[in-house]
Amino acid sequence: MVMARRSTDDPQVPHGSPSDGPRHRGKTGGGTGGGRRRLTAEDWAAAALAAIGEGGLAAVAVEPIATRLGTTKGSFYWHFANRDALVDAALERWEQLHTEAVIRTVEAEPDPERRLRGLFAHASAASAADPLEVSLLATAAEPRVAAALRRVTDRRVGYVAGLFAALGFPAAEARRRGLLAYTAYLGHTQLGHAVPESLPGGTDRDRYLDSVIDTLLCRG
Amino acid sequence: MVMARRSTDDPQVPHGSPSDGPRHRGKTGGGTGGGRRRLTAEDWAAAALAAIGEGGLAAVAVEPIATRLGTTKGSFYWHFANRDALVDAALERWEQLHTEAVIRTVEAEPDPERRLRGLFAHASAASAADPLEVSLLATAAEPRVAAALRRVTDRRVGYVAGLFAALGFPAAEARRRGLLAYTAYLGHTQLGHAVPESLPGGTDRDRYLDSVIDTLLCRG
DNA sequence: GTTTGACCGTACGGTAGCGTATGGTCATGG
DNA sequence: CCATGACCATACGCTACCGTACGGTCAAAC
Repeated sequence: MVMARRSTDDPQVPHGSPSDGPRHRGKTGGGTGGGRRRLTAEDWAAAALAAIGEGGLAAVAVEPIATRLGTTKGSFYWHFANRDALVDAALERWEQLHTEAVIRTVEAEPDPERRLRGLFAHASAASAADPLEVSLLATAAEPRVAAALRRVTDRRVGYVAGLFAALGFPAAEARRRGLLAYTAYLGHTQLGHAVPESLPGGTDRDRYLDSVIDTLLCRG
Repeated sequence: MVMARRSTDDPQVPHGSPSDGPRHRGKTGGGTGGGRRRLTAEDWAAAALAAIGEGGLAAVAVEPIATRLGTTKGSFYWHFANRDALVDAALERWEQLHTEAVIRTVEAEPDPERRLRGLFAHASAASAADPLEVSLLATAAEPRVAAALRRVTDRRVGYVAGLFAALGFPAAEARRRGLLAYTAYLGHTQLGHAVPESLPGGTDRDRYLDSVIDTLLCRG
């Protein structure tokens, strides 16, 4: 009948700010940099997100992640009530880092067509290195994953459709092209991760991306 | 030191033909139709493929599948050496059923543009019902899955690029558009499975597909 | 300098799945 | 009518992981 001493339900953060003071140990301090510091819930969430990228949602396993963090389950069950709470934290982290942050960056560019090209370039480069989204798409059966996917998809498709609208397409057509662009991005990510040699590499890569955008902007 | 009595390495089929005579039990026969018949390796492979669709590669677990087939592990380890052999069989089955068979069907249509539209319509409908490909894409880390994906991708992209070439596009441009079309298909599959409400439904669906093909065929 | 509380280590029991061993059943062939 | 072999059931040991219980440690508060 003993519950976890701190659950993630109360949204306040343990210390003052994220990635706070180290609270390092006395004698074991001074390692090579990844040394023995006390962990925060955010450290666990980041590690869980990395694990999703490498092995899918099934890789969010407490004991292996604890090993990778150089700690034990005792730490985990202090910060989280159970494995599900860790999954929730990882998903929330993903929503913030991989959608809002990217849109903020792209918004710095004033010209809509350059925003679109910049977004494609960024997305193409980022997705090639990180199989995270592929893993998440594959776990849409999990309700919490599905909810996060729905929010992220709405936000992204809406943003891209807005770009096409800003480029002069009527609303319905802008929505269609935005959806086509986003599905092409998703498929591109899949291929880049599963069969990278099927995608144009080297100098062909930029030419291919330009050609895709030209096709998507083509008025016929 | 005892190995499996029949491994899948010898490619011959137990009985004369696939889905052969029932060899039903004596007293327990006469069930409702899914009754107690002896199983073949193909039955196991089909069940494993269904399991991949529902729960990813991790769902290819001997005991749960045995339960679903109404049998036990004892049957499985008669037909297969181990779990890996079952995965191989399922992948081989997927390659045959979800690529070659579809292309054969589409090839019946003489006009290339109608072939393209028919292929899109078929793929869009089939993928909405079956999350199988999503699961497979997410497991590209497994070498055997990656190999199957490479073969299937090459075949499909090559076929679609051939359609664009037949429609008059020069080879390099046909390849680019074929790749774009295939990535759009993959992304469409993802969305249809993860966030179905983000895709046009009802009567908008056909309009959307037409619009996508128009965009892909647009000469600009 | 003791106390407190945040944080971690470790031992334990439970479950799911893999693979093995071995015996049971039934149809066919002699 | 028994022997053979294809096919299945069951019990077993092994490993990985979940979640719990509880004791240990260290820094700050007093």
